[in-house]
Parts: sequence; structure tokens; C-alpha cells
Amino acid sequence: LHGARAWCEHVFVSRSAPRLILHADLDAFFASVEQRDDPGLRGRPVSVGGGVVMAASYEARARGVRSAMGGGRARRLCPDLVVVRPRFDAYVEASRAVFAVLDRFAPRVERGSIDEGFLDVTDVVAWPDVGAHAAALRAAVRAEVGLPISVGVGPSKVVAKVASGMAKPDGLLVVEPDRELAFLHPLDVGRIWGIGPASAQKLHRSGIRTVGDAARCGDAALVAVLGRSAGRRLDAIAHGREFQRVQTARRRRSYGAQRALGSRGRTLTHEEIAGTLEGLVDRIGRRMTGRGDAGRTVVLRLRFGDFTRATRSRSLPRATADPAALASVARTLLNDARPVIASRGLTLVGITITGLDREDDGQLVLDLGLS
DNA sequence: TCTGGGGTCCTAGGACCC
DNA sequence: TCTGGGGTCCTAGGACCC
Repeated sequence: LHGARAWCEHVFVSRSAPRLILHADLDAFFASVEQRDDPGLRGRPVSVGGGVVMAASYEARARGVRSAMGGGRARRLCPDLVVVRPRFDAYVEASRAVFAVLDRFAPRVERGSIDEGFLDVTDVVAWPDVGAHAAALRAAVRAEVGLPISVGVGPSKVVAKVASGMAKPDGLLVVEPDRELAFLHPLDVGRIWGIGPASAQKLHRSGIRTVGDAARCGDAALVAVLGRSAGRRLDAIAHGREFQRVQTARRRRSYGAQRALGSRGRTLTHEEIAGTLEGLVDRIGRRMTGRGDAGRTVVLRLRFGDFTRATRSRSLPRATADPAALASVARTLLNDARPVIASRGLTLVGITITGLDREDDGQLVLDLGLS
């Protein structure tokens, strides 16, 4: 109980008060690494990945090329586009080097993804100095790793994140504590981290276009449109009351592998699909074993020609990382899915392992019963 | 714009248990 | 006989992020 109480206090204190947060986000990360390592690519429109654009340099973006865009369209928009093959090892190494720098600038750093991090500097930087601190961070990353990085500063992770996006490329934007709502309210709701195209559209249809609209319409209306969790979160953001902690050590919750089959996936036989699945399960098994993890739930993911999806899952009595055991479950799931596959034209198969086996996995629920 | 590979979190219903 | 209040676990689908 003592531990639980200390934990609750920690969570509530750090969640209920403004902090001083930096969001540091590398610009066009994969493409910037390529331009750094090959001077011949500098100043030219670069796409990492040819089938699908995984990252586009700013020169390419100026021509309309965007990440996640099909390669054909990218080349039509930008005929002199230089397409390079991704080098994931180089990106992982560059990311490690960048976080080594970030760790020097804050006692608490959250790895948001391979190319972005949140820094809580509340306890180490006085408010008026935060701009200089952020500028020094950007200079250090540039000097030591050779990559451009943009930084947003604000009283919460969401504000810092939106600010870094507006600072790009290679910029810095500081949102002063009392300017937070003035900064957020004019923005379209879709600019908020966590409000994607589907939610933005629902809000727009209800007449809620900006964050300011969301603030005025009230918590109940937002919950009605977005559901309990997302609705309350947007309400809190719109009133400047959302203060998620910077989480330094987040544990992985799943392992997955998938393979796009293209249109030829529609003609693959059951046995060929099973063979592909076996390869994916093998890959996952190796990764899990390498990290000493095991999982109890196997999820088969399918995507079809019309981009609809389906999942089939099964939980085992005990966690395993054994590819043979996982493969046999994957096979029965594939059998379950046979009718769906036959009726819809398969274009992607994937396997995810969840229910990771960890002794310290658990949750504490505090029931408040507020009126 | 016609789409890769890796993740996280939320919602909801059903079966079961005391 | 019907029911309150408290739980667990599983499955499936969806939205979102980089």
C-alpha cells in the first residue's frame, strides 16, 4: 500500500500540473541520414524507398512528394527524384547517437519513436532560459551527429509536439506558458496529436473545426463524438489541462511482422500463404528469443484488395517464443480465416504476438466516484 | 494518393466466477 | 427465483502514429 500510495502521488502530481517540455523531432530523418552520408545527395530531391516513399527530403517535399506515397506517383511529380534503398542499421545508429545527446539535456527523456523524443526539463531549467537550452540542444545534435532537428517547447507534451511540427524544418518554436490556449485554439482539431483523419472528419461533421470550437462545446459533446477516452482527452487539451507524463522507460507490448503481397496475393494458394506466414513467425521468434521475451496470444492480420482488414486470434495456455509452436497456431488461425480470404482477395498477411510474459505486468485502478 | 513495415491504445460483447 | 456488486479472460475491430 505504501508503494501504491507513492506511485499515485507521483502520477497525480506529474499529471495535474504544467511542466516544461521539449519535443525534439529529426527532420526528414531517413532522408537526412542519406544526405549526410552521401554528399552527392545534398541539395537534391531524395526518397528513401522506391515502392512506397518512407521518407522524402525537403527538396522532394517542395515538389509534392510525401511519405507513404506510392513510388509511381512520386516519380511523376518529381522526375529527377533520387531513390535510395533504406539502410535501417544506419538509422538505428543515428537515432542512438541523437538520444545520447538528448539525455545530456534533460534528466527525463522519453523515446517517442526512432526520430523523436520528449524531454522534461521542469526541474533543471528556469523558464526564461528554456529557449537557449533548446537552441543549444539543436546545435549539439547538428555538431555531433550531423543532422537537422526541430524543437518545440510548451507546458505539455501535446503542445510541444504541435510546436515542433510548426517549427519545421530545422527550427525552434517556444510556446509561452500563458499563451498556450491562444496558440492551440485557432488550430484545426486534426492538428492535435492523436486526432487522425477519421476523428477529424467526425468532429468537422459535428461543426467542431478548431480546438477553440472543441473547448466551447464541452466534454459531453466530445465524448459523444469520439468516445470516452479520446473525447475527454481532447476536452482536457482544449482547456490546457492535459499533462501526460514523460515516460522514460516504456515496455514493449507486442512483436509483429507482416508482408504485403500486392495484387498477386489474390491468387496465392492456401499452402503458399501458410509458407509466407511461417517465414514471418520465424522472424518474430528470433527477435523475441534475442530479447528473452515470450508471448501468449497470436494474432493473424489480414488485409484485402478493398483495404478492409480482419484479424483472428488465439491465446495459448502459456507464453512461448518457439517458432514451431507459434507456426502451428498461425496455421489454425489461417484455416479459421479461409472463408474470409476466399471472398475478399488477400493483399497482406501479418502476425502479431501479444500477451508478453512479464512478472511486473499489472495495473492499479483507482476508483474515484466523482459526481 | 491506391498504399510498406513496425508499433500503441481503446471499445465492446461474451463467457465465466464469487 | 431474481438479483447486486465485484471481478477475470478472450476475441474482434478500429483509429492512430512514425
